[in-house]
Amino acid sequence: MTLSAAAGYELPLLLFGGFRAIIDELHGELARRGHQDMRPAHGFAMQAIGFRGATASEVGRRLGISKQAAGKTIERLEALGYARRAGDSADRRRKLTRLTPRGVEALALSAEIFDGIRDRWARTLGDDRVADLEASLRTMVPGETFRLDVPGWFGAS
Amino acid sequence: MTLSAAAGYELPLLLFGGFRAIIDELHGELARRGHQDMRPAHGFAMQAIGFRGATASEVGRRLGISKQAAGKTIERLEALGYARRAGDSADRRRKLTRLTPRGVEALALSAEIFDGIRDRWARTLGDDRVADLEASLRTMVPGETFRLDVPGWFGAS
DNA sequence: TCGTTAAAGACAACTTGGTTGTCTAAACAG
DNA sequence: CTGTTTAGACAACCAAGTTGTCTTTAACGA
Repeated sequence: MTLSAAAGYELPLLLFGGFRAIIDELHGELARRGHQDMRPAHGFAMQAIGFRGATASEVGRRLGISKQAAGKTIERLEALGYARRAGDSADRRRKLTRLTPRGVEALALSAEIFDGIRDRWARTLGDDRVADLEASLRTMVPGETFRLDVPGWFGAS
Repeated sequence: MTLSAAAGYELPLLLFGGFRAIIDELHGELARRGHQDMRPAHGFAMQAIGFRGATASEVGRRLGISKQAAGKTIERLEALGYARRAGDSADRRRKLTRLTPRGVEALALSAEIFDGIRDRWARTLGDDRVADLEASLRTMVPGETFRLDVPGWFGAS
């Protein structure tokens, strides 16, 4: 059709490659700083919990997964020491999940590492090209909420 | 630290958002054109099989997953009518997996749709900005092979 | 040539992390 | 007070990875 410089299939590969490179670098650094057991999904789930805490249903809605799946992930986070559940006295159906100090630390550390990675990209590419890349993607990417249903989305039938 | 315009955590979110938007558009279009049952993972696996065919072990190596996992995916592809396995007379251990005509069609259609999506990005952003985006990512993304271990990579402990 | 090594595929058991469906308890609105 | 909605839990199921073991077959070296 169009005489494009690049084959169309390269673009998604490059986008995913960039994502994966950043996330891998993040988790390499997290592991080096005492968070060996954190997985990519955990960071996103903790982000959804936030510093103010959330219920499993809220987390599920924020991440685009069922409340059951969110509950499982929270269970996992609890087992790893990143979150803790406690009853809500005002609404006795709810169980508010809060980040533990370790969870808060991991989240803060992640933000710091992400900034560092972006700095490195800016040093290599130039700050304007990174900003341009971000601007282009902001134009083309519709939603802004991150969906955690990656495994199911990618592979499920 | 640095007075960057964007928070560092946005960059991976935007990259993944772009990837997901493209893949979702691809599969929406594939579904509209008779490939309702194809999942993102299937396309990558079929790409790994290629037009000349491959064994499960080869597919596993190309996708960075175990031969057992590759075998499972091939089984799935076979059940969906996209691939077919046949013995190899020269090496009786091997079982060469080949794409069926339907599989070849899906792969060709995917390439066409990817080109169309890139064209649309180029119309919106300008061809130079898309090319720049690709160039930036080519600089920053290390490997070139696509790893299919997305579910495990993302979520496994 | 023979015996060891390596490779391909199959099978089983397990783990993660999704899904849907069902159930109970609690809140809330009429 | 009653009916609806919501939170959470539990169970069954599925997809797709993993490791480990096994058989068959090929390749290769002494």
